[in-house]
Amino acid sequence: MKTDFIPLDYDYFDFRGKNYARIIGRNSKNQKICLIDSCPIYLWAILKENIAERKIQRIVEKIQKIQIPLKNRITRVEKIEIHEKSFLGKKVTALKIFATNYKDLHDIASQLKIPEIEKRRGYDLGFVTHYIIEKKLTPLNWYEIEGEVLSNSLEFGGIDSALNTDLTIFVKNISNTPDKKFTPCVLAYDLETDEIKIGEGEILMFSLVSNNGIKKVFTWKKSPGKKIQNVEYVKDEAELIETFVSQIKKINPDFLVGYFSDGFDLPYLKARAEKHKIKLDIGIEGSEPRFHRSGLGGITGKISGITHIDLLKFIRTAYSQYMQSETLSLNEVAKEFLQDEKKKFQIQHSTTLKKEDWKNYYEYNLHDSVLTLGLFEKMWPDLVGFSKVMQEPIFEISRNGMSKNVESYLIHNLERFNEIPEKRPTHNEIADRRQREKYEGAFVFEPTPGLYNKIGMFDFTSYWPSIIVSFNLSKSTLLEKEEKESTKVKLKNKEVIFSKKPGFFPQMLKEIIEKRKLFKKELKEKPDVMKKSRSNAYKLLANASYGYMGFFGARYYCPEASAAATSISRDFIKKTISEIDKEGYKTIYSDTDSIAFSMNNKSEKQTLEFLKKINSKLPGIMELELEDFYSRGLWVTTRAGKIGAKKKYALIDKKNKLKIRGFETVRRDWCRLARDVQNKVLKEILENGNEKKSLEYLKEIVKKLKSRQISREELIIKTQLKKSLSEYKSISPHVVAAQKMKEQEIPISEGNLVEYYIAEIPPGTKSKLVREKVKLPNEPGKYNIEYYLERQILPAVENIFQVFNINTSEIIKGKRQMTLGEF
DNA sequence: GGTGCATCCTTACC
DNA sequence: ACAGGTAAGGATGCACC
Repeated sequence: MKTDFIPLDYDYFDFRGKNYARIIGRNSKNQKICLIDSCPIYLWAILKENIAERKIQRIVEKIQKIQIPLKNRITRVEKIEIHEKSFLGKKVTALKIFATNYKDLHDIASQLKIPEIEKRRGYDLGFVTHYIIEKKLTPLNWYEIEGEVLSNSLEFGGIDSALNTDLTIFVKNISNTPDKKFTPCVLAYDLETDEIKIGEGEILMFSLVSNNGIKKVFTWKKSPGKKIQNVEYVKDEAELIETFVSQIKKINPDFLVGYFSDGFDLPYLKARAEKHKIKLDIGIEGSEPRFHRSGLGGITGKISGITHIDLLKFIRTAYSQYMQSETLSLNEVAKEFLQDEKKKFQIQHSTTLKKEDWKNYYEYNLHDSVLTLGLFEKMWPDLVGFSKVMQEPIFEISRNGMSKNVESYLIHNLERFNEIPEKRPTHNEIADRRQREKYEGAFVFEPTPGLYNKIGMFDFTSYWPSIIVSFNLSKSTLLEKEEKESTKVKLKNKEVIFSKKPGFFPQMLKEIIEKRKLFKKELKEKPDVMKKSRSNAYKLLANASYGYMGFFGARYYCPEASAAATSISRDFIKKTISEIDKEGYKTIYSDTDSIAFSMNNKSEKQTLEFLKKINSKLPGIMELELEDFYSRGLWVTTRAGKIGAKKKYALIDKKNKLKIRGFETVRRDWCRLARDVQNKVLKEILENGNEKKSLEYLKEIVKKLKSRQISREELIIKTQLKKSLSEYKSISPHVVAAQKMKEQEIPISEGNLVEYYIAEIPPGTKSKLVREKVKLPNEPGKYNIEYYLERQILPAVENIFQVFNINTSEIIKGKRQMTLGEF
């Protein structure tokens, strides 16, 4: 039979010693389909140079005989082909050695220790990646599938009758078809429990919200009174878990989506199901979720046939750097992307809940799933986009970090360059790489503090990638010695040389840049938060390719290329700065790829002409563009003294929109009051061009603070606990706060934000340390006026007023009457 | 017991 | 361990007087 098909999720199984791919997807009639397919399994043995043909034949014969006895079968080499390939840009002769089972490739590779074999490659990609490369059945694209429908067939051990699908097809042929619209069936879920530690407490309720009309809470905790809409009751926790299983089976979604569900919801469900001896058999063939460790102490939960997505992970890698939110809590993220928030409800242990609270609890639970679904729908275009670009299933790309994504992109595009894939570094190699000395990074210009009028700002588009592409920097283009037209780059204590002949890495990077350009254009035409994030996600991917080469875990690790890129970046930015100054502008500041300069009475038109002139001289795809024109900008000194602070400035554009970088205002570890005061001061100064109004405002705030009119909420300091308490060498205030939380049995762990305030201590107590004055928000106490004046407000505004030669310290500390009269 | 520099630590910028 | 380096700045740690 024939059907169209869009692949969503990939897995594989063994049958009689052979591997089969199992691909779950849909057709345009919205049937859920499982494909069963096989593909050639092989690895590469790269031969040393200049080996005689007869010798090669003898090697082939020798390898052909390899047999390895395994537990219940014997694996052997099926056939061998000789190919002319490319490895790291060099022409090589390589043996393509075919085997029965992907898992055997490692064993076969270890049997290939023959002197004529230089390298063994291509056995560490993972079956799914290998399959996608071989069969070119890439995720989220449409295909025409021809094959045999398995219907109560005995093939593959009767697999089809066990599968919860509409069709199971044994593939005969795959062909491409044009793209069609596709809307997956998406189900968001959320659990409410009495404990947050997995295995402790009980599941009180769960909510399910789908994109096809399901919107329900299931609970065994009855609230007395009349029936509540959307809420269904069951007998007890066991029946609740059974209901979860039956609902998932019935709805049979393509995507089951949670928020932090890898770390909480799914493992919690599993633990409670085990407790009740209930099978959590929601997988397509009746399997239970499988959990894998995924570095950073993280866990991933995989459900076969249903793509389980933990949105938090995708947000972290794809958007977080760009977002305004200071934490990635569902509440803040929903506010930013959906302009919606969690329902207000104070979570407490179910035994202390009052009758009337339950209704709110249900609504709270339901709304979490509503938000999760909403976020998924917003992110869907990017999940698809990433999946198509990286050619890996959504399950992986939603969890992988940027380096893995860069690598996936490379691996899946090697064939176009006839390249054999490089292997992953070994543990020893990783250890060595981590020992490496840091290479010198980008250039940062030391600004002269002051308030400037009329500012222009240029920046290089995709600076790192454009350098890598334009100068052809990569592992495969790194040369031992000079050749015709090669590029020589001077580093600190050595010289590195790169070939002129385009390498596969720079060429692929060029394609990402083009994609990003397109998104940026769309964003400019009609801006919204999501488009902004999308454009940024591709920028991150492009930028990560630079970081990727310097990353110790990379297959195509090449610190020489990274170091060359930064060296070239420093040359170009410095050269551009001097050209800008020579033209009659005055550079105020520059960081890595951007330059802010005083317009010095030149017009915007003139400036754009000048920009064109610079661009005409830039090599390759390098490009300088106008970031914006600003009406005013402020740079301050460092806290310590006279020099201008880097990475700290505030700009205002012609529409009075602020752009603040580095100041305490944008740092989440400063109290709200200090941040707001600084923000207001900056705003007034940039809007008015002088400090008069903001000085009055400051005095008012100081007065309020001194007379204890400031609410505690505004004085809370939030700091992230980055490691476990015992690992801290230095006991800082936030560590003390975390210790207090432990004592009070408030849950706190690595990664959480710790909140505290600085309180007065009993008079007479001698103490210089801030940590001795730490109190948790729930602890009664008076805020420490001196601390907040001298260590929060003063440092936040001192350098700003310094620009106008005003000594804020005097105003704040009380010598003020002598200088300013009133107050 | 105070001073001042080194170190730890978090967060930001690009 | 899960992209890189550069930088500010608070608080503690500790040698030293």
